[in-house]
Amino acid sequence: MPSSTKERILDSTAELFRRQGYTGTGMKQIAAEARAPFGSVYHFFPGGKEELGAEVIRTSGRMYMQLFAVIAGEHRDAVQAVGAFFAGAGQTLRETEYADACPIATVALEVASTNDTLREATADVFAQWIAGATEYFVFAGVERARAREVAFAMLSLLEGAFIFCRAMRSTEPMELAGESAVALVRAALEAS
Amino acid sequence: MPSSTKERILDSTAELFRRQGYTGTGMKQIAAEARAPFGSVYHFFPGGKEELGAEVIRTSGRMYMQLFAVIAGEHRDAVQAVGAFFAGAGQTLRETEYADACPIATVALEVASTNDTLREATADVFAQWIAGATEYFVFAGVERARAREVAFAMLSLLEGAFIFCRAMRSTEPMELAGESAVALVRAALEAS
DNA sequence: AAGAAAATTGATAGATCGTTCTAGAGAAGC
DNA sequence: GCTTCTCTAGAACGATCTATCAATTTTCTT
Repeated sequence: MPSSTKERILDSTAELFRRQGYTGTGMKQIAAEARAPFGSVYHFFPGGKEELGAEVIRTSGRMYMQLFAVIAGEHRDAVQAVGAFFAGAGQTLRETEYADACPIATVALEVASTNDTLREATADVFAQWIAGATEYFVFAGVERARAREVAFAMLSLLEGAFIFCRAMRSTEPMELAGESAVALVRAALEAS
Repeated sequence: MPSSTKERILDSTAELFRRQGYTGTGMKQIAAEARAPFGSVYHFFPGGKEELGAEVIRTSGRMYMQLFAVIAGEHRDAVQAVGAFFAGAGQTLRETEYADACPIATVALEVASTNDTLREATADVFAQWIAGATEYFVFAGVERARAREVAFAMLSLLEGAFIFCRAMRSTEPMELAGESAVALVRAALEAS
């Protein structure tokens, strides 16, 4: 599996975006990190940094949704799945020195008021996450409107906890957010 | 009240950080926005961008905590106060075209893995927010450990909802997060 | 009023940014 | 063999970045 140059560029960019954000990451640094010739970056992404950024956002978003799907498939009920999802997020944070959190949150905040193309890319990803999580809770037996509320709550808790964990270098926020998320899911299931 | 040059620099920097983040904001732009001579920026902040950033983070953090205190003082019980806090956040987002959200979240994510001085500044601010909110819920009658959990949940919901609202250009995430926060506070109060 | 000290200022420096461009290497098709 | 296309490679460009510093203005002291 000799990972193609384009794949290496996408992977490296995704990692650099997570750690340094969009404006904090340079094209030269991307080429160096991916061990790719500088010219190749513009060969594969003629649209430059913006095109590369948009593709990284969308592919990262897809991968993260698959991660939730995998964890959901490993657990019988929604309460356990959500608990495991937060526990996994906390563990990943610890293992990566609080670098690997949400793949696109930093970029999303950076570009929200400065670059409409990239803002739309992040909005599309988020909309898909919400839709996917909503369907999951509907399938688990929660009424649709309530399921959407729980989906937003779960993902908001997750994103917010990422911010606190990375800043404070502690997984306590993620653990407590996980408990709150579990409580909300349980209440929603009992209401139906 | 002829707002001093230093104050204007701090205010303008805070606003630019909210909209563009730390790396996305230049010293030249700060001077221009504050209508301050460029040299004055380095006169008042000899430590350069890092010193200016640290001071902006700490003053913005203080101001945002005061905002919560004001809203808390305007409402009798905690449930109503939390509801009003989220409603106010949503209204501000709409009024500012989704620019004025958390004053330091963008910077916090940007610097978490790249600048330990600024990371510590954001961590200090967050710790004070959590401590303040915890005391508030304790005073409202929630058992201490539970109060800390609710404080983390409320602020995580808020921060996460900010991300979604800004990206999706909608206040729906904030409204739903507010409902979830209210539900969590109500449950905590009933448990005691 | 005069001179010293402090505060303020914008031009400038050196590095790095995203991007463009030309040139060459290697494989596939005719 | 020759052409064509994809990919590699890095030099060069103008703009912009953070930071410095000598010059100027303002304030204070005598």
